[in-house]
Amino acid sequence: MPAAPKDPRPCSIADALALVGEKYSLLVLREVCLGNGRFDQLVRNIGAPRDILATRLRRLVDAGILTKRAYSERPQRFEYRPTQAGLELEPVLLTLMAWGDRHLRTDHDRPMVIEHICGHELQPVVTCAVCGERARHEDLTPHPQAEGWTVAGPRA
Amino acid sequence: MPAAPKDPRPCSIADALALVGEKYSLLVLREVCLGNGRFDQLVRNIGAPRDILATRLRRLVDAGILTKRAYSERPQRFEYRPTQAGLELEPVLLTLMAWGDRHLRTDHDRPMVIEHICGHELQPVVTCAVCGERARHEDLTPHPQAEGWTVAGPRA
DNA sequence: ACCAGTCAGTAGGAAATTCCAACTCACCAT
DNA sequence: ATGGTGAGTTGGAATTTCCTACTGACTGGT
Repeated sequence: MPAAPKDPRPCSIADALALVGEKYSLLVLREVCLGNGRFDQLVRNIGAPRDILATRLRRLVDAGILTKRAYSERPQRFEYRPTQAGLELEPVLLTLMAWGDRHLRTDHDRPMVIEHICGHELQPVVTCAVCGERARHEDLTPHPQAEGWTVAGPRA
Repeated sequence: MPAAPKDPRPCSIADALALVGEKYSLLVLREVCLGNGRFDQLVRNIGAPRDILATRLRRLVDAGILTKRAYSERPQRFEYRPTQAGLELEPVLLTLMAWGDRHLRTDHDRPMVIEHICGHELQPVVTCAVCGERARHEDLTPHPQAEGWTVAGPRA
């Protein structure tokens, strides 16, 4: 990283992506959220090159998104697990999965279905925690707090 | 892309990321959702190299996530806008932003606050569309539908 | 003791991407 | 005629990825 004359506006989306937006990182999170946290499992399930995966894992651990735990001393063996911060990225994965299911598959065979505790298949939607209503594009008004932002009106 | 002996499991998250997971793509979406869809605006606001941005835009248009519209013939000038599919990625951005706000800023100055139509600041949470309850990790049970999946129990 | 196998990586070099500054082309304004 | 803007393209240097093979620590079988 040769200095950063970049990223002209402060943005939590950009900051988040700087951490977890690299190739494979979110797939690592998918796996660890499913409980598949061992190195070779990750290699197999994600299909990432081993060296790249090793780099990603280091970064995610450093960022406090994953922890590395030994599940066996003696043959030293490790397992990566999500921290609280890592678990809180699960909603991103759920939303992304729902989008992929809707837009990337014409047929109706989703590769994975998630059951909610309510007994039904989970259909993830993003809502406002205050009022409980869905967060529709047309119901949102962005208010930039920092310098460097210009926001054109929505203009349907 | 030299063939794909990769991606050992079918997954809508992986598929979605193959489309919008490349560097800058989601930031492009952030901008077009805000109404800032012109090339030089995108360059400035995102801080992406112009050639890379041009490549990303082509891909996103091809994928049906963006459209390219002329807002002026005669000096031919274009504007990129989200399609319906593109707009439906906004929840991903909202969720990611909320995560970044929570975990990447110790101070409490969010670079941008979004107001919901209910009158309060939007606090995006992912809920189950069926029962309306939050989708907590411990309330979810994954059911793989396709080959190639092994899911270890959650093991808190 | 010996051989095979697993896990968690590291090493080295080829291949693909990204980054950057400069350039084009079309048009408008002075 | 000169300068400026918008929307890119071009060429080469710098950075990342990808791939195959290798190591090292250990276990399990015979």
